[in-house]
Amino acid sequence: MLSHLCLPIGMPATDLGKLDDLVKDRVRVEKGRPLFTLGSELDAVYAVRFGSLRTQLEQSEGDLQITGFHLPGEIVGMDSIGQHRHVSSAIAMEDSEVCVIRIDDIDRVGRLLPSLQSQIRRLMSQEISRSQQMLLTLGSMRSEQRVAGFLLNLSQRLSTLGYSSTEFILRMSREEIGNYLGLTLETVSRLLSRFAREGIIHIHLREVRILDMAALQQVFGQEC
Amino acid sequence: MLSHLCLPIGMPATDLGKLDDLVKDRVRVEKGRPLFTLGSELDAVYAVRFGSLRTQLEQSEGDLQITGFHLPGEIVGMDSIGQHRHVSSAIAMEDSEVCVIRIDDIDRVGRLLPSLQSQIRRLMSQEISRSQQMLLTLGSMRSEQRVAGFLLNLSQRLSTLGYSSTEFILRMSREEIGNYLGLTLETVSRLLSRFAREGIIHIHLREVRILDMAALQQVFGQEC
DNA sequence: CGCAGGCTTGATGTAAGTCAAGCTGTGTGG
DNA sequence: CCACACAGCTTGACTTACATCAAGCCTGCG
Repeated sequence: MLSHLCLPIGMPATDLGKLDDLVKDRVRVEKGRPLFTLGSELDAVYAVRFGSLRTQLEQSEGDLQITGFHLPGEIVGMDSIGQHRHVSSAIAMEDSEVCVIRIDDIDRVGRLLPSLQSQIRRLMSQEISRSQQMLLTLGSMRSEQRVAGFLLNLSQRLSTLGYSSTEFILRMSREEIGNYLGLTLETVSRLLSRFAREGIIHIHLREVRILDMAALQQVFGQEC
Repeated sequence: MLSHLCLPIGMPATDLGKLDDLVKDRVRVEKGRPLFTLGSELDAVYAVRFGSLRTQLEQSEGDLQITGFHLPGEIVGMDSIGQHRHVSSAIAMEDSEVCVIRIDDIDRVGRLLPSLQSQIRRLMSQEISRSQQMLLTLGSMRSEQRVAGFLLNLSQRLSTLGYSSTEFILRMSREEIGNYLGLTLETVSRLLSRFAREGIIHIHLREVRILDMAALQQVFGQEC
């Protein structure tokens, strides 16, 4: 595993060494505590080393939208670069550790290592693409497609990290899933129960086992 | 206006001169024609010089999500940097012209002008933030809030470009607006009619006049 | 053991979608 | 120059997917 290097997945090995320069500090965040909050000052982005976080936008008066769940190897905070203050909050869903990547250091190291700049661009571009994929989900998919897509996406990312793609623990509550997917917690619960009744998955609280990946993909991809 | 320079709004004037290096080509795109399409090869992003474009994701079989409407001074194509191929399509909504900004040139000029790199990061970060704001819209706002927010957003951007913030022409159809906002064209039409009936706006086909900006903001911001 | 928070399940309500008809403005060919 | 056609828009009647409200049930923890 590369995770000891605190690096985003997919960075070419040739550049790995120099990147250690970027990571000076690590920070631990306890379950439920924020890594940063809306409006706080910003000078860094963070690579998740272990654990998991959620990021969320906060609108006036309790209106809240979860914009992502972040697993090890993923970068948090790229929506606020170039602002003076964070435009979102990040909260640990379990005890976690992140590597601090200071913006100033990106510039400094980037001068010596031009390919770093393009790597950063690539990661930011992926984040744009990821959000836009979510727009498609929220804008034009039905509830069952959203939940199926959510499970498939988690499965795929966990498998990239070396975990099982068919058996895992949800780190987030039904309410958090619902908020992320633009649904209520009841709808999420009902759909998970239905998938289980149909033999597509097995679910007990936060333990998930995918029994029929193809069926799940079919639910996700189905027209109408 | 800065638009002759083909530059994104908000770039500090000190760097403007060097940036001309970045822009070698301009391309015209006729109304309805694509600037690029899903899967086509990529080596550049584009700054809109005049006209307007929409960007869209295309899922299997006619399932399509419009992810943005782009006015002069805005950058199109940042979701695909670092991929070899475009992950979305961009289509002109009227006869338009864009400036071509080659990725290679960003690297080349960026080496001489380090602040360019951070400017690019800032623009990409804004794009992430913009998409995530849309997630909040699609995930947790009601139809009337979405439409009100859409009008306010357009108004604000047009005013930044030096146009009237209260009187403008929609470049997109009801269907395109609906797709973008996760609504049907009928719902969009009904809400525009309702806002007109309530004296908040005047609308006739694609001509919009905002009569009561405060009321529109109230609809947008209202709790529940 | 008992409580609290998270989850499930059912009954009912409603916002927005679907289907359908008619209208309006624009462009085209006789 | 008129009329006809067509695409885009509006409006109404009806349907439906998901939300809301409300019980009751686990299960992990103090």
